[in-house]
Amino acid sequence: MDVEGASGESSSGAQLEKWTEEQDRLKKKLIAYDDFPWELSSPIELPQGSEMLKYVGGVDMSFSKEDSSVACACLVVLELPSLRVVHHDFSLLRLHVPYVPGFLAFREAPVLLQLLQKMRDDQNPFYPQVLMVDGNGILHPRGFGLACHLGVLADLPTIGVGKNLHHVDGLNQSEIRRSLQLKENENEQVINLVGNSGFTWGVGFRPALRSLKPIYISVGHRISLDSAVKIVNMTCKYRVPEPIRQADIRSRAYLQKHQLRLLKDLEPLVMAD
DNA sequence: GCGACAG
DNA sequence: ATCTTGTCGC
Repeated sequence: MDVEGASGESSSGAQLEKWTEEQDRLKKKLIAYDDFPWELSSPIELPQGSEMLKYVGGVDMSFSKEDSSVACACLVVLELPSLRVVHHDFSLLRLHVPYVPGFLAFREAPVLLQLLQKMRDDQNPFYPQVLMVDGNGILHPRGFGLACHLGVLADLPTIGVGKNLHHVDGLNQSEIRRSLQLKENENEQVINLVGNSGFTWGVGFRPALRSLKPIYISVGHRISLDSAVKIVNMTCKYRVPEPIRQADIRSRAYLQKHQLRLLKDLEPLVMAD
């Protein structure tokens, strides 16, 4: 599957090289520690000029089964601690960039950035203080997954949430599951993802006693792994944290509501809500 | 060389 | 990502 399509097999290699360079360039701007003005949990007295974490965003995309190039991107914002959705927005579009493992950002980041930018341009009061992304952060072959990519470009704290493990540095899905099973008795729900190199890429996380299958949390941008896990914990009603789950549900519903019309009129992919 | 490979 | 109903369990 060629990335550029017409130039034969060599072009895809050249494109991947470009993409890799771009990732390495952006990675220099990555901040992997807490770098935000708000407080995670309420202190005895809120320091002056400080605020609480209240608005958590989530992004996800769904795809048409008839035409896999037709996609719906969704951005939601939830209010803490109620977990009520206070904002949602969609973008229906055709994608021309293929999915290549390790390069998801080049397919999904542009439209997601657009949705964020629109909120910022509108000075929307619900602009998220932190964003959960349906894809990994530094848990990535070059330590720069979609969550990092979005975070750096939007200059926004982000958390990577994967529903499947990207096998990196010897990390193994079944080993992780077994480790979590062992710790289940201890009511332990988090396990560090330590690779062969000794580096901690993220954590495997299983909400309370809910499901056997973990999710994989990693640092996106301007946040520490500890804080990322705390925030995921605060927003987990089910296996997938609510911001991402809501973006998933709503993007799928929006797509189904509009795909009949999409298949009829091949032209207008831009429409008002 | 072969398999694995976020969404 | 998507194809897919009922069903077992709390």
